[in-house]
Amino acid sequence: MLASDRAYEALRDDILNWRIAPGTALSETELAVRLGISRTPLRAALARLALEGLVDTSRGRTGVVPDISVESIAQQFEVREALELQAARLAARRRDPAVFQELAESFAHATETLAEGGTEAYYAVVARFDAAMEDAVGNPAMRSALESVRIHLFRARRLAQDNPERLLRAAAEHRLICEAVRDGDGELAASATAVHLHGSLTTITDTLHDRTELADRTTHGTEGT
Amino acid sequence: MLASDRAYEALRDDILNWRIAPGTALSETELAVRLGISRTPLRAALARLALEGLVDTSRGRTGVVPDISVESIAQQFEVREALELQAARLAARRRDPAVFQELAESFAHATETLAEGGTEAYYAVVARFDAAMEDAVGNPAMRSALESVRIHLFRARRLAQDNPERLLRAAAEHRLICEAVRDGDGELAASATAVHLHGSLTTITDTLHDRTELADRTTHGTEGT
DNA sequence: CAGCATGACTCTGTATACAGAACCGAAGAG
DNA sequence: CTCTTCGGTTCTGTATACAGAGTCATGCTG
Repeated sequence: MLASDRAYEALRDDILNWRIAPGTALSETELAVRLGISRTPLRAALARLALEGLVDTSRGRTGVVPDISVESIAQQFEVREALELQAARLAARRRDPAVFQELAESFAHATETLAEGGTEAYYAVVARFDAAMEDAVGNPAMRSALESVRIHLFRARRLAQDNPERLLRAAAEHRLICEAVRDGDGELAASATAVHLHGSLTTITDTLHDRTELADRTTHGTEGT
Repeated sequence: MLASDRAYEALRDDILNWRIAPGTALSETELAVRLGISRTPLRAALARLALEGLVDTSRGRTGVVPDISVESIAQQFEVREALELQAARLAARRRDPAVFQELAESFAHATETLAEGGTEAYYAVVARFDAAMEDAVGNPAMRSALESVRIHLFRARRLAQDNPERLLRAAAEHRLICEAVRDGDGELAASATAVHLHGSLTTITDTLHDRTELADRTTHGTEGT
């Protein structure tokens, strides 16, 4: 594999999993030494991340990892809603019913999945769902647009401690989407997707509010205790 | 300005205006010599174009300018429809009425604009419209998503010889969108946008069909005449 | 004459060297 | 004590050199 690709994946993984704190300056020389490559392929990786929005180069020449705000997440969701609803409508038109029948059953067994494999196992089913939707739509442009917005979302999801209750509700929402797509009911699929996204955004927003308050307390409030 | 940025803009301009034929291999060394820079900043420019989809690196290491097909345009429009309809709804919610009132009047005078300034003057108004929509939405993520899909579209539009009748109809469609946004009627704005996109896609598709037939004739059909 | 192998050439991917600019710290003036 | 300025340091942006892989042509063999 190319050194630039390895650097890209390594950095992307670090950013998505919050191993690099927001605001951290991404020094090219330092990162190149750390990853054991020269600056040339590393620059390519940084440029790619910057174009995807995972590195902010707007202020100053040196890139920094952007922070996540309630506002930025809400904006991402406005884009995501547009794309996912359209994808749901198109998928309902072009789907293979058997695929979404199987997925609907998987989501119906979410309780067991969570009990046996935990949140990871559940998210694996969600990943299969996302892939099935993209396949059903069969539109490379739509796929890359969805992946672009999902990258940012993945970062926010890593932050949100999904409680089992929320995940079970999300599973029920996903199940309904699958059934609607299976039946070719595009409008229901779109509506169910809107419902799901609303719940998802609410969960993330609540988590971010908690996180912001916590950060404010540790920053300013210590002298008050 | 940075050499890599100049290279990016120069190449982008060449690709968008069909000065580089689809399928042309983009040799790094050759382009670097032509633009008077070294390969390092040129590679950055090529990588950026590849990520935006203006250069295809999928088959082979060396990038080529992708061709435009009816299918690829239809796929781009599926994404564009999702984004523009959402943008229209959001813009109607957050707009400054005066801005869209002024734009509606500009589109009402499209006949004079076309007579005096030609298609260029008309497209300048459309550019103002696009910018006003993005400003009204006030969502950087939506803006970049829209710009991404509009880049591809710009290339197709360069191909379509817009006849005055189509442009006048498009102006009427734009005018309705502006009035709906001005009045805060998101659903009407979305519907009017859908109508406009349908007309736009139809025009481009027809042009592409003509172009394909022409290419087929010049390639295979000469022995028949 | 056709198919294959071999060799040269070109191209990409990577490393390194260098120049210019920005930033940080310290020292001096007000 | 604070502000400004100057020097050093570090960083990015660019150019160039080099190695490996792929490709094309040519010559040889069957």
